[in-house]
Amino acid sequence: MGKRKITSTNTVNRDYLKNECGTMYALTLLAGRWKMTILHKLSKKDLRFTEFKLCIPNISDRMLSLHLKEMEKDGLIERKLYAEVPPKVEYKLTPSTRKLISIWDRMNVWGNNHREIQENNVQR
Amino acid sequence: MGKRKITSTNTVNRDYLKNECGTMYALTLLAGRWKMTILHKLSKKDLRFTEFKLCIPNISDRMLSLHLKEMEKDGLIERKLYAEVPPKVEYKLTPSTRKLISIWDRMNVWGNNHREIQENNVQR
DNA sequence: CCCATTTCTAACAAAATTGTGAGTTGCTAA
DNA sequence: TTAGCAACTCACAATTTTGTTAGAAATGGG
Repeated sequence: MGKRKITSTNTVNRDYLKNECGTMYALTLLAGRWKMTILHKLSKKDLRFTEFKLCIPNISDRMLSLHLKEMEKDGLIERKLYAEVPPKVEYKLTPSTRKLISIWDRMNVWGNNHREIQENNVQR
Repeated sequence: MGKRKITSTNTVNRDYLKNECGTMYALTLLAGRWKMTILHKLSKKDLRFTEFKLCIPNISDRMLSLHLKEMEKDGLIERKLYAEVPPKVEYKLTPSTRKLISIWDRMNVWGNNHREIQENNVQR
């Protein structure tokens, strides 16, 4: 997400839903093409900007940068800058975000299961 | 989502991610402004088209219709048409979707917790 | 015949997200 | 002095999602 027009019906609706309940709030933070992937990679290991680009082949500089910035603002990840040249920046999960992982495990099981059901239905 | 240009980088990336893991697949199905709300309402009670419009005040006919159609295709809900005039249609969750609800409970707890952390940070 | 009801659809417009390609900064090693 | 690296940023374009307004179809009641 870039800039939003805060008076648009679209944004008004989004904000309304975001405040409705915790689930919607969470999903709002996680929406964004590469955010889940970024978090997934970070759950294995802290990563630098260029490392992300290597392990997420199709992501562009711009999207990576945008997403990282938003996720930092949203308290999902932390940014650590080392005083080196050339610059070194490392990203890591926040403690709160680590707690999401066990939930994802269940979501993963559900997703794979549902996908199988869907594929069987389509074949008929 | 309406029609997609299947050759666009955007769609190629999306499809790639959708096949990556169950979590991403699940989130792809649930993305869409009102989908979670629709499912949440259905978790309480089966609903007709006009009933949705009453309990989700800001939703437009078009978005409701689009979402319902996609969710049916995705196996998230079922559509039951009664042979009456004027027409009567009832929507309900599929058994698979019901299993999501306990996961949402945890997501809800996480979301509310995370929101609190965030609000405290902003106040500093 | 005219109207009301219910479940949508169609055409169009606005806004948001995602992608592309090039450029920036600051230092250091050759 | 030129090149190179790491981590971005910028302007612009393409694509996708969301919203608005006006209907359509089928049928029973008055």
